[in-house]
Amino acid sequence: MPQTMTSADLRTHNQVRLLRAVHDAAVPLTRAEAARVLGIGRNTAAALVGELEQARLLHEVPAETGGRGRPTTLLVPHPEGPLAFAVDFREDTWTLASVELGGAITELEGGEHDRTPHAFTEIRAAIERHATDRLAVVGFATSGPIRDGRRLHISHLGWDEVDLDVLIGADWPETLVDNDARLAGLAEARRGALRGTGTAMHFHIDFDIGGTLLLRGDAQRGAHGIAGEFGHMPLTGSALECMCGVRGCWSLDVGANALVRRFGARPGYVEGRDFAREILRRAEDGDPQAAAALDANAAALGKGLGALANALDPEAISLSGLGLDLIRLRRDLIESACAENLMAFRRDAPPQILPGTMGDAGPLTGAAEIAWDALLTPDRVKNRLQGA
Amino acid sequence: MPQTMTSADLRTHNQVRLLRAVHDAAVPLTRAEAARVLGIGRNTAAALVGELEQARLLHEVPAETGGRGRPTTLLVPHPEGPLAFAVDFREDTWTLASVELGGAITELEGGEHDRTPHAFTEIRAAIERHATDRLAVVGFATSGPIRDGRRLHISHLGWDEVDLDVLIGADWPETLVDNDARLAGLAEARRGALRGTGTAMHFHIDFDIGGTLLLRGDAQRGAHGIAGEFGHMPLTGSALECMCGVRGCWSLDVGANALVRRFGARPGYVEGRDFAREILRRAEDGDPQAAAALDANAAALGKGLGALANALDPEAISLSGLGLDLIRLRRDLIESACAENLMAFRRDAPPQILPGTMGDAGPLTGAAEIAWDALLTPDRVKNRLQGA
DNA sequence: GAGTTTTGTTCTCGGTGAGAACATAACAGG
DNA sequence: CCTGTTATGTTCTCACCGAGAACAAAACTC
Repeated sequence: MPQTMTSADLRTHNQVRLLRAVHDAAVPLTRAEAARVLGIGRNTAAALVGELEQARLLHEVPAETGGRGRPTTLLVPHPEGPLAFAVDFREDTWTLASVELGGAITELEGGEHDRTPHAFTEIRAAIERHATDRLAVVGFATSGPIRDGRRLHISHLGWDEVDLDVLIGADWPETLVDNDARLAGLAEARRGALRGTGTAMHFHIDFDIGGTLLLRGDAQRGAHGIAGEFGHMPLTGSALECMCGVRGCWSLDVGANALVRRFGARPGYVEGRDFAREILRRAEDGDPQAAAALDANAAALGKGLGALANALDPEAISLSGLGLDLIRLRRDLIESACAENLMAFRRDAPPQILPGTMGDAGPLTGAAEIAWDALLTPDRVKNRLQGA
Repeated sequence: MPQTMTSADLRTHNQVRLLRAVHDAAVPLTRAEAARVLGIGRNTAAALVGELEQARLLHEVPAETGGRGRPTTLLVPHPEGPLAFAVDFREDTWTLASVELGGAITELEGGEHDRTPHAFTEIRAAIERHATDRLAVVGFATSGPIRDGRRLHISHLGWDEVDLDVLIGADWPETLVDNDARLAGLAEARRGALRGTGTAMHFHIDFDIGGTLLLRGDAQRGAHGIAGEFGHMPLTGSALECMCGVRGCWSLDVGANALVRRFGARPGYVEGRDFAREILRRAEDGDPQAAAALDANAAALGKGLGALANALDPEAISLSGLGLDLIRLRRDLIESACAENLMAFRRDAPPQILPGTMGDAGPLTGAAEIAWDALLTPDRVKNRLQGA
């Protein structure tokens, strides 16, 4: 049975709600606003905030006075409060950032890596360089799925079920790992195009398609943490065999590989990605062969989205990576292909197809979110309050 | 912001947890067990139960003494407590039942109907006949999707977006409606094969395939309440056009229609269903043509399940309707087709494919669950406590 | 029949948020 | 410049809640 509730837990519960409101707010909240939002009295709000200030979780600064009424204070992250670090580990680069309550990101360091697990040692060293006693949790975005929270698979790097318990050993700070596509979706749901949605989906289109189902702002992980491989459903009737071991995957018709294959080139790493960008450029310039490849790509994307909408009924779908280009260049085609594959009775309310607004920062932002999710729990907050 | 919490709400919160524990328990709980399960003291449990007894929500009866220790009491539904009615509205029959806290079902009445919306009037009359002041909420299972909680679409009956606000007017008791496939899945998750799962799926296979994604025992509804049309994803590469208006739906290869089509017959209502059963019988008797049709059906089922498992990573998948027969007759074929379409790296942990255990009672049981979900909310319970 | 075990009951206590009353600091208008 | 208005902060009382300890009660065991 979850969530035991004693009258003391109540305080913590409301303090977590308060911190969550501050963290999620688009603009800083005043203390009075926070009280209204939470539905608590001004007196209670004062007490809650007071304790949180003691615990160095919140800081009050005078709010510039806007209209009538006694001036109030703005609730901001405490200057000595806990920080989350976020890591975006890509196929050949990494980025380390520090993120405070509310989501403000400060990039700390980044670099290239040698595409071996040694990269984790480098990152660990970078974390060490920047860590202070304020560092509380690290969120880590990888470019491959993680099974059972432990086995990392990055096919483009040839990493086959690498053991994360080895790469991220006991000497690391507490670290939460998830894959980039899911975290990018989480970022859109929390701070981007999908903000406020109940049921939504996000897809990151690169060599293939990864994504996530987002319910009430939470990314779904599945039983083994490897939900989201939508690109490996046979949604477009391809007859090709996929690297994943299945025939006919959606990803064979959408993404960089699909664009490149159209030109008879063998889909490869890096060059493949650059070539795909080149094809998009040529299509923009009117090259008919490139345009045809782009059309096919967009149509296959829309077709798959329609199929998924039938099954999961999202109110909105956001895209990142090549998806941004596809929306920019072929929105109509995507939408018409989507509509064509929607069950007829739902065509008058198709899912919105939105460009993601997080840009390249999606995985990093999502990593920060899971780190802060871990900090904004009753247990953590209670411990921190007692420690003060 | 949800769930305001005052110290008075705390009492209600814990009482709801207590009622939920009683409702969800497989066997009746004693008061002492309930205290342990909820993590509260015996004194608190006594107080909570006492008030709930006053409110006629729980009743205490002496527990037969099992071992040492002072005898305790069993927590059972109050004999004058609220009841949920559950309706299973099928294509040509309906069933009305009464369901008490804990889920015990008493069938009240049933009958055939004329396949027009007039059926709702009949059902309304039956509810009227059996209603007492104990009736609190009606849960209603339909055989078609409901859009935006209001527009009911049952293609086999030719009902095209019938307005539920008209069929279930203000003179009805509070009524919650959802479709049968989703409710059958909910029933499996709460009281059947999927009990205790975190991520699971259920599919009901009849003429086509409807289903639901179940997360922590809750069925997902989507943005417009029409999630679950997994049968209308192009998972098996069919080239046929589907009644839904899309080409290539999974349902064209799995279910009664698919079986019948194999024999050159035109998929129709009733006869089609009977014919499908006949084909299964013949396949069991060794008819090679029937066996081939069954094989194709099972393989297509497995293929789709594999694709969905890639995307959603369920730990278990339960089936009802024809799915039960398919598991019984061709489990190996389903599982091998599923494995073949699982990404290679996840083949060592395929989703369990389970026969649903609710039998025909799935939709009715699920309807009872949504009705009781509505009753076991803080607001309801608080009102009831204050009323007493 | 005495000891053990489990649960029920009673009482006190610290903690929690609500609510009312009052204080305070800005602005607006004459 | 002064007064009234408005929104917020502050203080105090109060009802309520669950924890915990101490004790009572009812079964079983040996």
